[in-house]
This record gives sequence, structure tokens and C-alpha cells, in this order.
Amino acid sequence: MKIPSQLAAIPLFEGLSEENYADLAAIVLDKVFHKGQTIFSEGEEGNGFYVVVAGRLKIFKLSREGKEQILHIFGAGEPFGEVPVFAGQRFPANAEALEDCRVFFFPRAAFVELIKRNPSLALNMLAVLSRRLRQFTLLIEDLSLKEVPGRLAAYLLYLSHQQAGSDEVELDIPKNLLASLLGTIPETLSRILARMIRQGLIEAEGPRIKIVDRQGLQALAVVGSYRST
Amino acid sequence: MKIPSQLAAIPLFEGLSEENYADLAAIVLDKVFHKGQTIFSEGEEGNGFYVVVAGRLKIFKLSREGKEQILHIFGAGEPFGEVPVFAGQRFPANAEALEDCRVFFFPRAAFVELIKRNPSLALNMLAVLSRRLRQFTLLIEDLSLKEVPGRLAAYLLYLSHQQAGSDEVELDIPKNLLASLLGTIPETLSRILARMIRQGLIEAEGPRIKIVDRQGLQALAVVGSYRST
DNA sequence: CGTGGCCTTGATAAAGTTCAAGAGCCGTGG
DNA sequence: CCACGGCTCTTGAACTTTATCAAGGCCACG
Repeated sequence: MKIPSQLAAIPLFEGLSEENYADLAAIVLDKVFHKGQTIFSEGEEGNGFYVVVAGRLKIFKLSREGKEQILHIFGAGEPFGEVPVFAGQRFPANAEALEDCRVFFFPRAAFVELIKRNPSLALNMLAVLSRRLRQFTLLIEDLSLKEVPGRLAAYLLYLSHQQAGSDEVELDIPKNLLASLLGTIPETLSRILARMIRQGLIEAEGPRIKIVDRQGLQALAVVGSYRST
Repeated sequence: MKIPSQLAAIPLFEGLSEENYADLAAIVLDKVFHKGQTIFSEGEEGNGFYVVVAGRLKIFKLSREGKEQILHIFGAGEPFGEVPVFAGQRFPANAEALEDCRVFFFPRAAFVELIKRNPSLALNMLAVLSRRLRQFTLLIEDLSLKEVPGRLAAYLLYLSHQQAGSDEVELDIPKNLLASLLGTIPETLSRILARMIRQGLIEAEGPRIKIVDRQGLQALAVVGSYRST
């Protein structure tokens, strides 16, 4: 597929002129990463940022003992790795492909030039970073102020919201990744799912989860918003 | 003091022209908050953002049961409350004056106009948000991947770094606030300080803490960086 | 002086992690 | 085509960390 038409599908580039797309197309690099491959690592110099074209990837931190905390899971259309472009030069976290991925890479200098000449691009990028700050405040709130059942309840309600409010939701990531996203470990997640089933809050078979007592989940989550933007 | 000269002292506005300062001065509102006063609350609509002129304040989240997690403590020159300007309209957290504060308030619409006409202002703001994202990744790492002694060790080393690398550091906030900043409670902080003293890592009297075994602290913190920008 | 905030310490309880074991599933290669 | 190895997921028991509840000390400020 032609690159300019793919660029137009990226929300970050909404509202740009034809000329701008041409400029972007001129600087973009098309890259492919296979499942499990590292895209970048914490501490590395970042000379540009990325946008996911296809596939999914995780942005995560690692502790010395090997425990992982996922910060984001990104899919098509979402930009990532922007922080070093505007501050500090180095990636604050790691990125790894969860599936085979295609990404666009935009080199820093050319992109900054484009921003300078293009207020609406600047505002779009400010909106992206602001949304991300908002998401992080929710994650911090989860980690510091809620217990694991509350985080899980919030996540399930969020999934339901995403999937048209249906009571039958399907986990789109394996449970060990979900554990890492919620700031816990697979054993704990497993136990808490079992408990929720015992308490009649949900039913589950494999990745399919049915919300039985929505009120009960909401009471655990305190509020239904889960990293909603 | 004249407003334009104060504007020039704000890093966010570095590199602007005289004319820009005049524009900013035309839209700015000068506000005062007394110690303990709420500046804004989570969920409120934000029609602009702020810059601290004098005094300090905290940005924080509250759990249903009243536990508090501090996200930032800001002092003179630091902008805050920008998220709603660029995304989502509503404040993601609360702000409260820790001391009597003077702040500048910049209404959203006028400020966005200014950004559109001013690429370097846009880039400065992008840098501010990017730095904040980086700080949040460190806070998330602390909360999720480190235990309280590790967070405290990192904080002490960070303080030492701030205070010219001296081995004698002085806490610039009361210990109950420090507990909330580290994602714990005063009792736990107190116990861990006592333990560190027993282990010969530090000495302490009141807010004055002497780093005795820097290596030992570094081993706990894994790395000396604490929310370093 | 006395009251309230801040800080510390102890006893207890809760939540989560670690370690260990085992079940189920799938793809690869013999 | 089947067996093996690897991976995910679950469950149990012991242990660690942290929070909670309660009490007491200290200091500053009214």
C-alpha cells in the first residue's frame, strides 16, 4: 500500500495538508519487527519516534529481579517512543513486539522541523502526550491506591465498555500479560479470578469472561473508568 | 514586580520575543492561594493552566478511603494543570497549596492561539510534557517494582544529588508528605528509616539525614536516578 | 498551659509474592 | 502420527511486606 494513504489513517496526522503528507512520506522509514523482538530498550538514545502500522507491542519496565510492569499495549495508529524526541534523548522504557509488527519511524530532526512549521501537528502531539499523562495518573492510582481485585474489576469493565458494553468480554491478551499490565503476577491474577467466580461476580472459560454482577464489579473498581482517555 | 519580567524567569517561556511576552502578559491572571487551599480538583473542567510564581503545592490523587498519593510537588517556575488544555478538558488529579502560593493562570483559548503562532513555545511545552511522562515512568517503576526501602534509598540519593552531592541532606518536606510521595504511610516510613539507621546506612536527627553508606543505599535503590529529568 | 499536628513504636492482620508442583495445549520434529 | 518440550495457567503452603489500629512522646502555637 502507498505510504501517504497510510499516513492519513494515523490520528496524530489528522488535519494535515497534502503537502505535509508528502513531507512526512519523504522522511518516514518503514520497519518490520517479529514477535518477541526488541524495538528499543530503556536508556538507549532515541533519534526519532514510531507509529504502529500493524501488529501490537508492549512498552514496559523491568526490575532487577526480572519482574515486568507493562505501561502500554499499542496497536495500529498509535504513536510511541516520542519522549526522547522532545526531552532527554533517551528512552524511559522498553518496547517489544507482541506480534509481528510493521511500524513507521520518523527521524527526530526532520519531524521537529515539520512541527515548527505546522501548528496543528504540534497541537496533535500535545494532545497525544496529554492523554498519556492522564493514563499514567490512572495507572499510578491503581498501583498505589487500589488492590489487585479493584484493578482487575476496573479492567473488566473497561473491556466491556470497549466491546460495545457487552456482558461477555474476551481478553485480548494472555493472562500473564494482563498480570503484568495490572502490576501483579500470574499466580495472583489466577487466584483473584477464581475468587471472583466463587463470589458470583463473573463466569469464565479461558479468555472468555462473562460479567454476572456488574454492580459488584463497579463497587470493587470504585468507578468504571479504566485508563479511559 | 512587573509581570513581563516574571514571565521571563519561567523556563517554559524561554526563547520568546518581547512581543510574545506582551501577549502573555495580556492574558495572564495573577492568583494567590493560602496554605491548605485547593487550587483545583480531579474531574473539574480546566479552562487554562498554571505556573507557580512563589510557594509550593502538591498534585495528588485520593483513594476512596482517604489515602493520598502525591504525583508532584511543584515550586517556582513550574507549570501545572496543562493536561486539560490539550486533551480531555478535565483535571486528572487534585492540586493543593502546601504553602502560601502565588500562581499565574493562562486561559486556554488565548494560550492555544499563542502556541499556534509560536513554534518554540509549542516545543517548550512538548518538552515539559515529555519530562513529566519520564517522571511518571519512574514513579510507576517505584510503585510496581520496588519496595519501600528501595524507593526511600533512591529518594535520599536524589536529594543528595540535588544538594550538590553532599552526604548531609535535609528533607524539604515533612515526613508524612514524603510517605505519600513514596506511595506509603508515615508509620512504614518511620520504621524503615529506623531500620536504615540500625543497619548503618544513614544517621538522622529530625529532617537532617546523613548518608553513611552510599554504596549500601545504591544497592537498595538499584540505581541512583530518582525521577531525574 | 493545652490542643493539635507530627512522629515513633508495638501488636496484629491482610494482601501479595515466592516456591513448588502439576494439568492442559500446541507445534515441531523424529 | 505420536512424543516431546515448551508455554500458559492453576493451586497449595510458607513467607514477606505493608497496612491498620492503638498508644504515647514531642513541639509549636494560640
